Amino acid sequence: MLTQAIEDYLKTIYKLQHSDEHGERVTTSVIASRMEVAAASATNMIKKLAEMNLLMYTPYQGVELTASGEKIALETIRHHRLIELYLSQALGYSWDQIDAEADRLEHAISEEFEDRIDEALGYPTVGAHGEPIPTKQGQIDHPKYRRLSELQDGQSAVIRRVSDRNPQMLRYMENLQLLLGTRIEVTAKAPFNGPMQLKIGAAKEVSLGLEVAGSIFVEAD
Amino acid sequence: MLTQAIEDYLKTIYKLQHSDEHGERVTTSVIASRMEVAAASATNMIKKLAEMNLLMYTPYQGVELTASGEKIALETIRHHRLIELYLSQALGYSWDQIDAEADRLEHAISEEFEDRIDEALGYPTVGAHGEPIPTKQGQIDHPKYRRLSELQDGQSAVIRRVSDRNPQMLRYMENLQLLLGTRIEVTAKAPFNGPMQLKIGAAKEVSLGLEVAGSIFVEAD
DNA sequence: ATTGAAATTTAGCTATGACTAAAAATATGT
DNA sequence: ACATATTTTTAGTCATAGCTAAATTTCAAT
Repeated sequence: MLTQAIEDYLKTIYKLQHSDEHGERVTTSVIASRMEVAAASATNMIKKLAEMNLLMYTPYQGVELTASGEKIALETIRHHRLIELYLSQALGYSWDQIDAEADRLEHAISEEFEDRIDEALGYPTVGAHGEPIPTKQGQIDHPKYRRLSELQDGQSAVIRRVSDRNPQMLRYMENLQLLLGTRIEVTAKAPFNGPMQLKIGAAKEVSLGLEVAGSIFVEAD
Repeated sequence: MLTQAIEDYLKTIYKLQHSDEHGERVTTSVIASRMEVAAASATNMIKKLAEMNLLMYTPYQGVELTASGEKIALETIRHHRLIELYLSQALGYSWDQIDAEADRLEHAISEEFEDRIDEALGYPTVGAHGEPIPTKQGQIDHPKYRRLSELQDGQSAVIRRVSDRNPQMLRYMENLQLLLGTRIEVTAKAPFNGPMQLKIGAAKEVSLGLEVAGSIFVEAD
């Protein structure tokens, strides 16, 4: 049986495998820290998932999802992102609230529910924070956007995705109108990893710390 | 902590306490059969709930919810009925599908979600099958409707509630247009617990078995 | 009042998925 | 290369919530 815990682990491992941060190897400790469980708990679950042929496990080295593990991960991620988008579009949730709610709902909904909100949303391909939504068949592409923090003085770009890791940061970005599709222009960049000066949309000027700028992914001109 | 199992037991016990079928005493075996678990499992949970002061437990005699147990039961029921109504109104679910979906979702939603669908539905007081929806404060009234099966030849009435226990029966009723608010007239009643002849709405005539008629609650003229 | 049937509880087991502490393997710095 | 630090695994525990089988209590009928 697919328990909630199994789906959560697979989803987390999938995301770790496809994040650029970690150099290929997805280790026990990384999984444990993302799941907020003890390393020993992660080891136990990893052994169980390997037993179920949902991932390849080389003790002390790390894990890699099998095709069936990836399939389940993508279904879970699809649920999550459709629910997030539904919460924000149909029920008026703000950016910072949707992740936590979707984390619980993603395990509770049926295929029927998935199909109905997919239809209600007009078969979207991009989630509320700009993440790609896997298709029902498990297809997904990972567009390569640049971090806003990497842009140079004078460059302009459009916001395409934001990290959903920190709700407080999401609230901050929403307040500043740093939304998907918004055009921004770098008007100054302080040295020594200092803040960037930005023009948001038509007029607004703000100063943005690099931590926030690094959590915003853009398509540069 | 309030687990899903605890909420399910409390909800079931509340409904049993307020159903007219069982003469006051809510016993282990009735709870076990409704929950579809072994009697021993129910005993264990009952002891745990008594320990938590959510119900009064007299061994071998039965249980009765305390005020706090009833409060949790009503919150769970409120979630369930709001979700059911939302599924049918906003997402186009049919009568027979909503109960199973709501059974899972009711434990996963937040207060925020509850409030937002409540608002989207216009603060309804009656659920998709005609059941009263408890208020956020836990108020609920139990209107006394008669069973359609009790009506006599020639009587007419309006459907106010249907039992949601059997999805196949719900599908059957939906097909016959035996919906909430529909006016019906008993045009004949066969003897020896035979079927009733009904006029549904303006024209349609059907013959209805007593099991179905006993699952439909009406307000007679 | 007693006996047999039915309901209920107790006792003990299982699986899931956490945890801590200790042991073992791997990585790192000199 | 080797000692130490870090990571990972193993071993053993706990809580939840189910189960079966056996013991006990209650109920019903004579």
